[in-house]
Amino acid sequence: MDNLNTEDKIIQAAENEFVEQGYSGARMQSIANKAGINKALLHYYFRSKEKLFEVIFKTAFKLFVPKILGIFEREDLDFFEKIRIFTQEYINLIIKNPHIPGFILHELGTKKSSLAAIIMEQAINVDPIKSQIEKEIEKGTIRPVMPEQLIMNIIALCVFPIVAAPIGKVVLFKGDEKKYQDMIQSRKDEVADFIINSIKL
Amino acid sequence: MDNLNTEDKIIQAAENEFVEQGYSGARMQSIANKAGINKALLHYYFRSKEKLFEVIFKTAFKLFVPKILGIFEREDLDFFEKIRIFTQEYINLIIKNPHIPGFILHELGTKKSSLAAIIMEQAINVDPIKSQIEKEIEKGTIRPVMPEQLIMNIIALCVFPIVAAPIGKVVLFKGDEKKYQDMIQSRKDEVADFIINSIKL
DNA sequence: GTCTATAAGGTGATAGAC
DNA sequence: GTCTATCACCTTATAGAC
Repeated sequence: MDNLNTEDKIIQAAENEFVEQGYSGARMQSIANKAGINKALLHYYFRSKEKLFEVIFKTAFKLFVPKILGIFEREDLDFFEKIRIFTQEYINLIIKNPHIPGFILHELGTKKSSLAAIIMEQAINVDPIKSQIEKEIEKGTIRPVMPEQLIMNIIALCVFPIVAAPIGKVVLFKGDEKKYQDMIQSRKDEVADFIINSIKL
Repeated sequence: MDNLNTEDKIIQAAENEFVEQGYSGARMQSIANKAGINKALLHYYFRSKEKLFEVIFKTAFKLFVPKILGIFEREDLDFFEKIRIFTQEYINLIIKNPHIPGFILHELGTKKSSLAAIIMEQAINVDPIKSQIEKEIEKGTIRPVMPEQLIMNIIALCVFPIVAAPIGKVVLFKGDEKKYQDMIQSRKDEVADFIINSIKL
């Protein structure tokens, strides 16, 4: 953290602050403190809070979304293996960055106008996955299901438990942090089992 | 909206503002404008922004969480019927209040300390549902599954697609609002199908 | 590049008249 | 109960020295 140049120190500090507090809760003073510099320098590197935020948001968004694509293109795996590997790797990614998904969803809900461009820019194309699902249905390996519904189900089962951790912890385990973490860990297998059991013929 | 007394006008305006902007993004001036009154009156009715927020948050939280309990206590329904009715009613509730879940999750993530008390206070007890799941496993009507995982899966499939609407819309339907709404509507059946197909023996 | 100092405007909250 | 006026503080952003 100390052996970074100033720009990287700012970015790291800003990511931390924005993700924890949200855009409107974040404070330039707090970012400066975390980076070990002063406010003026923030504006020297990134002209405004808004600009700095866009850099952070874009990075966070890139990290999370296009990860979907790679695995489903592989031809050495059958459809069920793809689902299993995808859910495992995606849950691992979320565990490593547990506050990013909630951050993205919240900012997209409130500041949506200015962020729409960034989403479009990333241009995730799920058509290959859709047609792959349709092919499996034709082959009779899975039951008929709307591709969009299946994709949504997969993502929901991976992401939601982490976003809802503060409440899930209390409701399901009476606040026991360790039990909740164990539960999240075992979801790496559970989610794939749940999905495959549901669609396999 | 106009035939309400002042206190109710404030509450309605405040819910709108807090849910849309989050706590730190919400402005007392904006709430006053929406309610058609001035700032001073806000403080006359609710001493501070914090107090007003707690009222709104508690109401939102109450609306969403304990809804789980009722249906699973009914003895005239088998387990699969309970799941079907629960998912349908819960998704209906979310469709009617689409911004509440994201609001709760975000505030719980950032302001967690002061809100923990409110969650505890509501004291949702899922033990009856857990033991019901275990009983079904013993009876052999569903495959073995960790009750907490199943409960989490059910909630995730209901809630996530609405919280993630801004991004799901773009990624799954290239921004087509109507197609996304249709997809959400059809989830009232889809989610129950998906779950029951996964666990039924 | 990095700092201190300060501007310019916003924000929650209160005082006091009616 | 409801208003106007105002306080005290905070926040982003910039000016200017080094």
